[in-house]
Amino acid sequence: EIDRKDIRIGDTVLVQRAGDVIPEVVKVIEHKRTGTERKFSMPAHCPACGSPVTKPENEAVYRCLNLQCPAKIKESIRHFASRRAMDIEGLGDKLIDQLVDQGLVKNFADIYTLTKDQLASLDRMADKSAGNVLASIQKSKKAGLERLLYALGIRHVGEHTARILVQHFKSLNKLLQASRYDLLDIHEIGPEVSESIVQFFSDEKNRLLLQRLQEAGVSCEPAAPLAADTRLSGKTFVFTGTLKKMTRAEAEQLVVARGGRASGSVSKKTDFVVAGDDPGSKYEKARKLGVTILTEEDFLELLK
DNA sequence: GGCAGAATCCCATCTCTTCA
DNA sequence: TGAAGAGATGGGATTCTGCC
Repeated sequence: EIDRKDIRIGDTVLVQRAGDVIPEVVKVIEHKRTGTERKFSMPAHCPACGSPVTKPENEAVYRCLNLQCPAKIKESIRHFASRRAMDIEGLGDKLIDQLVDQGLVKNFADIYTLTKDQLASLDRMADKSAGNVLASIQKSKKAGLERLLYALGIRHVGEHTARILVQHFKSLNKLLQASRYDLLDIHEIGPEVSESIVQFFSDEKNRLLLQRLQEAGVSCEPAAPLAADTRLSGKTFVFTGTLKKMTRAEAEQLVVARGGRASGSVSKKTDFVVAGDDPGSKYEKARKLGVTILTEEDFLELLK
């Protein structure tokens, strides 16, 4: 995009809101150039740890390969604690920065060894906040295997794939023993994903990490009885707009708990689009494709 | 090889909670 | 009580996978 629009460091650019939120650079205002603007080139070394960065052929993203890179450790913990993963409320950016910078947390398992005194000694933290964070950490132990798998940050394993893996293997131990071929047998898992999963679990450090999490009391069992309610089995839902009685995440959970599937994008295979207030482009796409559109009330009625 | 679909990333702005 | 941090929000763009 930078090359295509010839955007240089120091340029003045025209920005517009694409969709509702996203700032999009439309073009460079060339007559504002002074001649001091510089071309951007991708750094050859990681700005956080100085290790060389690499970009595999056929991939788009440059990566730092240093496993001990502090920036990578922080990001992995951010992901681990995020709402859709282990949902550790109160463990946000600033707190993670402090925990990693002070050496209190070097990996996910260290989160579960934190004490109230350690937390309360940090900036903008006191007894109340430290207690809240600790309670949230305790609560996260019951998040269940699906969320844990997603939280680990295995490449190509998002929420959907984590769910598929749990439905297929039913336990962490069985997944740990799975071969590349076992994984390839599963619908929606291809060579890239299976390779990534096998690589992650064959790494001794990762196995040790999982062992420490288990010792800390983190549940490695599926969160809910699997497929107890299958009324929405085979049905795909997409949510758009703002719902009144629940968040979209909660609505998606209701679908999944009934054996259905919640997706982010509308396609011909979508069965229902549930439209809240101010629905976006997904609503229009659903209309064009002839997908059934439900109001929030219709959706709640359907759940009954 | 091409296409469809899924997953992920992007970030301004607001509200709420808690600290100092 | 002001300041600061966390969390919630949401659709387009991009990337990547899986399937035909």
